[in-house]
Amino acid sequence: MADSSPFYITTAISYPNGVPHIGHAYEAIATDALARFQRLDGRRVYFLTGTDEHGQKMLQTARREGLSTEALAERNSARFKAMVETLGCSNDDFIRTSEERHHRSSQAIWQRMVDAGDIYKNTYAGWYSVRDEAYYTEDETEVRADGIRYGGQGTPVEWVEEESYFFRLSEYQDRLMAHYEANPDFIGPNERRNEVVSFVKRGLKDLSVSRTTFDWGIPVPGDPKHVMYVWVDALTNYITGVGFPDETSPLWSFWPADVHVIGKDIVRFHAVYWPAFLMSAGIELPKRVFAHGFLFNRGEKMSKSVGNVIDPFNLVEAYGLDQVRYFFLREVPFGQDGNYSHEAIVNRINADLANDLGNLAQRSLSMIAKNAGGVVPACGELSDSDKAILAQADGLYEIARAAMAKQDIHVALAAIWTCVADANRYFAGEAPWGLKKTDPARMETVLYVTAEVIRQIAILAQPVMPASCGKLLDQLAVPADARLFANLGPAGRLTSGVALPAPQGVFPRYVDEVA
RNA sequence: GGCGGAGUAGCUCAGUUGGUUAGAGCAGCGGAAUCAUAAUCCGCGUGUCGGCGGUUCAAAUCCGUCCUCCGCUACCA
Repeated sequence: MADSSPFYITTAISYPNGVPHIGHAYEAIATDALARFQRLDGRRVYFLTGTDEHGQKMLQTARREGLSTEALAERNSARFKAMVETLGCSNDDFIRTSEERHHRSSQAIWQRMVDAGDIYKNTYAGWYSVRDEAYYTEDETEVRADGIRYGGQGTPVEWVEEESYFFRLSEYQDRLMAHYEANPDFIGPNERRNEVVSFVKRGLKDLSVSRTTFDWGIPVPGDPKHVMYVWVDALTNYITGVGFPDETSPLWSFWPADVHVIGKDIVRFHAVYWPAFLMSAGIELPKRVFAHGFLFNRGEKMSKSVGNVIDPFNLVEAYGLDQVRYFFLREVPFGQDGNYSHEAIVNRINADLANDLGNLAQRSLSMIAKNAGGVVPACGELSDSDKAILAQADGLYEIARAAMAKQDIHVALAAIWTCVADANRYFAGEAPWGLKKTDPARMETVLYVTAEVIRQIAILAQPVMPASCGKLLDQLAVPADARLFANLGPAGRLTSGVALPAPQGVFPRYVDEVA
């Protein structure tokens, strides 16, 4: 039953031509929760995140700021790394595409694609959008009233005519389709899969994969006038991170990745180009690509001009790390777009964390402290209601596990919080405070059962709220080595008589400062 | 234009092999209780299940059509 096989999970690497925003934070938090879950479940986990530092946009931003590209990359990458740390992410590595190891890896995969006969040189002429890092055909563009030509995404394009290497993407249409067919879970959620399939079905054109107009990138092997198209280089980070091209590296056992967590805007790169590159290079394909949605501030897309850009550092500062992590993962169905607002965050913090879970812990633990000698209470014979709530808690693991395997983080949390609510109902129904005088043994049993349910909830919620759940488990005197999922269920029941520390609130209410 | 998703209580959403009075959470109102972070528990919803039409003994759930929103994609110019 215990599965200790490797589990490799990645975020997309962030493009550091600006500072981190809530979207980056969201992806990092969600991926971290998925990684932690598997770790607690006994898997050997490798979790990679990082920054994607090449490309023309970086060059332009650097010029505008009067910095070298290296200096800009250095400065901003550090911000992303700091964000990941601030968010409590458990990533095993933080990769930067400007690193030497990554240059080596990218050149190696390039060479493999050359050897496979999938790279050829030609002249490219077309409309190029720097902002989108994409070419458009003439009819995909339009000249607007301002006299500027815009591409399909509404960004300015310029005419580019250059020698370029091409990747024979057109040769991969059938193999990609066959792969989607044979691996229905390759792309999630389903809507995204449909989009990719219908895109590929329409036919694929060869992809321009090098540039000669600037040099901030990875040189093409044997033709250093060219640097690789930034996406070739960026996608390759996923294998660089586990040792490629050294396939004897111990890390290489993590490949293929179990899941690439990405935003829905870059599905095509991950679900079409990336697998095609890998097929060409003779490397196994990742098992799954999962695209999350976008976050909106009160229903509005964040933008600098609207002035509603939220800094992840400020968010953590204002509400607390675990609170922020819980909010985003519980409030937004993972894979769909979501909304956030001060009111929504406060509501979740107070309703779910302070009132439901925090108070459940506090009310039961303080009764234990005052009426059960401050040790794990004795557990007498179990009543039907005791058995029911214990069974519910014991069943949580399978539910959460099934949900997390599909990245349905919100489903796992919903199940756990249903149990929290039922535990409160159980506690109120059994009214241990009333048993204090009439039947102290029964009171102890009720307190024991409640504490045991909290133990399991705290263990299961660790991936989302590592620090807070750790504190909760401290309060239950659960040893550090007994906090794995293997300790869930009857096997790990609390031991009566174990001394408990004085109860202390773990989830404070959030109270607005009175204006 | 094509394809896909969505449109269900004030808010966020669940709910399709069609079948008892359409559900949950949050918010709101009333009550109970007092172990607890004024937290908890119980009770309270006359919702055209986007509109119209159809199939059926029976439709939120199937079919047709229309409207709105979102995504992917194409084309015209």
